[in-house]
Amino acid sequence: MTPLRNSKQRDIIRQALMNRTDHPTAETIYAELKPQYPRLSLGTVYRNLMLLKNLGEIQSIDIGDGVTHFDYDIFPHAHFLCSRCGRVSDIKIRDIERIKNSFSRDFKGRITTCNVNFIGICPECLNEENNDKEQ
Amino acid sequence: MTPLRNSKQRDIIRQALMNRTDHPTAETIYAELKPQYPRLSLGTVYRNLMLLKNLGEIQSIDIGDGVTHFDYDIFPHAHFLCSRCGRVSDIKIRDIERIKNSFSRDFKGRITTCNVNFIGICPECLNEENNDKEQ
DNA sequence: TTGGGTGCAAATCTTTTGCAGGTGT
DNA sequence: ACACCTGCAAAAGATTTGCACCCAA
Repeated sequence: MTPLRNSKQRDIIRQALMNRTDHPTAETIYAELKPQYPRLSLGTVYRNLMLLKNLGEIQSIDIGDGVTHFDYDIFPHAHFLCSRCGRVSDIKIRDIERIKNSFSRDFKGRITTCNVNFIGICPECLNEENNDKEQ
Repeated sequence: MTPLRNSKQRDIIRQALMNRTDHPTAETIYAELKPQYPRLSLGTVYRNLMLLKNLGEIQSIDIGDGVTHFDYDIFPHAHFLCSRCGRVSDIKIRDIERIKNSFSRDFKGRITTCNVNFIGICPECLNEENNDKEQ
């Protein structure tokens, strides 16, 4: 359809996302790349992340902290947001595909995406909270 | 803790949310109430929705359309976003509690919320799309 | 009376977009 | 050359917040 061209910017943005196990926001990726590529603009980061998402190369995560996170791993899996430190991490759940299928079966519309998100306190932050109380 | 007071505004906002089966945004609730309560301000709607959420009376839904939806029903259930018409609707899934529990069992942190969101095309919009093609 | 609640408007924050110039094909 | 792509900055949208006044307890 649209004849897609190569672009250096798209390559480095894709690469930046691939090299991360956390789930950075557009702003985070921009901040990481900016020192090495001073001409890079935030708009370009947003545009390319959106493009990669539409191509199905990456997925976006809206988990309720007001910013969109991105994930290079498009295999179905869940995410966890720590409401204390703000980190987003992967959750291995093998049920997701089954959840999606069991719902799709009865649904007269079309399902394209199934997101499973957990919110809570991560183990590290929970430890710190307990330590705080003991003081 | 905080000595909560009664407020007419909070009452009508809560009531507005109770009376809806869809999942309005702050802006939607504001628009609905404004004609009858011309002095109501959007900031008050946001403040009270946040308050009610923190009290556990309502839940918020961030499903990826860039706005926060609100739901008076706090019983665990899933949501569906139609990416064509933008409507958010309830999905009855009895698995959610089980998903949450099965994950909580092995997790060393604390889980407060489990959100399951589907995105796709609703039956109505799918029909329209098919009709469009036939033209 | 006292401190939470509200209205109003400005500020903040994230994301999108218009445009002129750059670049892959 | 012909679009697509980028940088830059402004704009758009959603949500938050400061402040003076209001009102429930």
